[in-house]
Amino acid sequence: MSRNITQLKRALTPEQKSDRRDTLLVTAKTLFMDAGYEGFSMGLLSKRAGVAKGTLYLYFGTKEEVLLSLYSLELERFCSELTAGISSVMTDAEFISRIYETSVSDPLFLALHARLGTVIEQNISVDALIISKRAMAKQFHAMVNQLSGPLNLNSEQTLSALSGISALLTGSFDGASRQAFEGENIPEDVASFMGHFDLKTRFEKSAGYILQGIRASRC
Amino acid sequence: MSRNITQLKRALTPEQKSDRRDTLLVTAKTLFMDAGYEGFSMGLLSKRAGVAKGTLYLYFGTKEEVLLSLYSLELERFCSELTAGISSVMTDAEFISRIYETSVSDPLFLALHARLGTVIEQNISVDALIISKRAMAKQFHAMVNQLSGPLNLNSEQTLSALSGISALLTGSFDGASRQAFEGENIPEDVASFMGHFDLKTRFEKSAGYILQGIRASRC
DNA sequence: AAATTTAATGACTGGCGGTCATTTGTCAAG
DNA sequence: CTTGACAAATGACCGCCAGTCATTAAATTT
Repeated sequence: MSRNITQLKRALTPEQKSDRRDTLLVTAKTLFMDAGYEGFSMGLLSKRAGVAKGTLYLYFGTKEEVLLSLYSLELERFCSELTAGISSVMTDAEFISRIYETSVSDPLFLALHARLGTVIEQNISVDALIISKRAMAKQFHAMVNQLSGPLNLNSEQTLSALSGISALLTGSFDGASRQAFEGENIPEDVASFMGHFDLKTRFEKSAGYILQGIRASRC
Repeated sequence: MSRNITQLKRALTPEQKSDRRDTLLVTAKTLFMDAGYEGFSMGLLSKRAGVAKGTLYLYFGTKEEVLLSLYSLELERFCSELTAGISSVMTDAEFISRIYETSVSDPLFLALHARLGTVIEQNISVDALIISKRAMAKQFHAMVNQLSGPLNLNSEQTLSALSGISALLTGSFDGASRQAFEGENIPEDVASFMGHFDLKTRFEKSAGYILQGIRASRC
């Protein structure tokens, strides 16, 4: 008879394997929080999870597949947090502020989102990519369904808005991701220039214009 | 007396060192074109340039400093190509199309631009970062000066537009950078979803809204 | 010609992602 | 209860990487 995974030293059934994969992802998240993207390694993950390095590769094809799976979870979290308890109507400003707050409320989300295409997906098998894209599509459609009403836009417009805003998030985070130097003395001219690349203001400003533009093209 | 660098086996004067650094960057560009971002390594660069690996580190602090220097050159190229021969007035659509064409006309630009903050600048000394940011500021101000007239926007508006558009470029490129699988058979639903993340359409659409929004906030 | 300076070298290190022959936990058959 | 089959788990191992530094030698100065 099949016992609980925690009592076994091996995962045998598909359910047990799935459970083990999930717990590996939970550990991976704690590692990512402590070490950041650059400090995340399979060696550290295997130590922290208490398994051999080879074991990780039974559950994930590459390191990036771990991170992509982490991103899928983050996107789910983002989607449900974004759509939880929204009222039936919503101003653009409310919506954008909500997107921003939901994005930054878990530090993993933007760190992964901003590296999705250029880094993470560069080392992913086609099969894993298809699974991931399908999961993303599901989340996007869920958001479209839940948001198009409150935003008073049709589905196509809502998807277009989300697409633009998603790109903007990536770009705004990228510009702000080399955080400025605790205590380092930055010359005034450089500091002033870098001030134009603050995540929140840069994102919210352009996001507002995008929504406004989509709204104007309604007719 | 100081001779030409090509006749010497060593760079002694500051000018000779600067020349050698420049030729290393030229070689680095050819390597990047052949190998791409992921395939770019200091070992390959040293081989192709005909110098020892240690020599590279006399001219660049890290691999990312090579790439950041490459990006600076690309940004210069972008800036001058973007502003070369523009007429005194310009529609938003013309401007945006010009930005797009100038971006894609050299394959290095977007590949580096989209990884600038999240990857490249993560392994750069503060000193090198300050130099780079100052160079970027110079290019941005040059673009603002040359474009605000033709766009009929004030300086602040133009800078704001460039900032938003820059973020949008990063995000749009990221979403399209896992190019789709020569010959791989992608399921219809996934292919259709990924169709929403085409670089050109995604960029131009939102960029248009941003300009439009900035124009509307003129008064 | 000798001494000085310092650019250039490349063997070396530690750590990485990823592999695979071997070990061993688990279950089912006799 | 024993035996055999299966496959999950292991960790030593591989090749590659970024980056270092004691040593070498090219150029200039004395």
